[in-house]
Amino acid sequence: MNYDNAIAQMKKGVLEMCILAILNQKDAYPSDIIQRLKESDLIVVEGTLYPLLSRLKNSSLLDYYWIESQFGPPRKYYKITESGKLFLDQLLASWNSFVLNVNQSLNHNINS
Amino acid sequence: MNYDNAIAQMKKGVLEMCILAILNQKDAYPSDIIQRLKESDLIVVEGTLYPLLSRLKNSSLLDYYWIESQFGPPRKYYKITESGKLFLDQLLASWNSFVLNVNQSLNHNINS
DNA sequence: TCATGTACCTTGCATAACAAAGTAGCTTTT
DNA sequence: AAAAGCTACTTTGTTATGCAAGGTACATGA
Repeated sequence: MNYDNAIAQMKKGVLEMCILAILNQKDAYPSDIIQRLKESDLIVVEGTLYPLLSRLKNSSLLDYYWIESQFGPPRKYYKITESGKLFLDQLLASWNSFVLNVNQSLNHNINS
Repeated sequence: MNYDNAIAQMKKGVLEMCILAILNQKDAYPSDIIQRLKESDLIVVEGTLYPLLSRLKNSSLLDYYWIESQFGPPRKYYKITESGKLFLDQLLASWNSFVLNVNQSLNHNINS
């Protein structure tokens, strides 16, 4: 039990929402997505991201297409689908009420 | 992939913080704790709570004592320890920065 | 003594993030 | 044209957390 990985545990289930949100703004390829998450201090490694993208693709929340790069191997660009947008709305609602509920529980019981 | 269990995933790692916060206010026994979490719509079942309390106890973040009830079997009251309070402070800091980071990521990428 | 209610506890499962290792295309260096 | 290096995508095995389901134990009342 150490708090070094508290964030890692808190992340669960929230990453897919962040990724859908990122792709909701514009299409991106995995290394690009990792870079954007880092900008918000939400570190993600490849071994986390790739299976997650596959899950979202298999659930028809994302789609992808290949684009050749001028400086290396081709890139797999992901794009959010219409049902992905609907799903994202649900996740955002869940997230907001969850944060409210946790903060309510904390405020009830912290006041030291 | 359904959003019915989105909350279940988001909970991970946050429950121990909520439980420490509850016990930070006053000692309580498990059924009592479950009741309080329900009041904040953070549903928890016994199979989740008991192992979690044991983990926190084994990590010396909690301690307990028995009190006999007039209306049934004795109750196991849990109490937060000094190191539990320090740990709670760390978790609260992690939680707050995590929420900020997620919301930052969302705001960067939602604006539709 | 049997049913009911309260309280505590255990076992097995599903899942999500991660560490580590691997595959493959393209560029640069020798 | 090899070799080395970079970028990018992918897979495998481990760990942990919450949950469903079932079980144990004690007290009270019919």
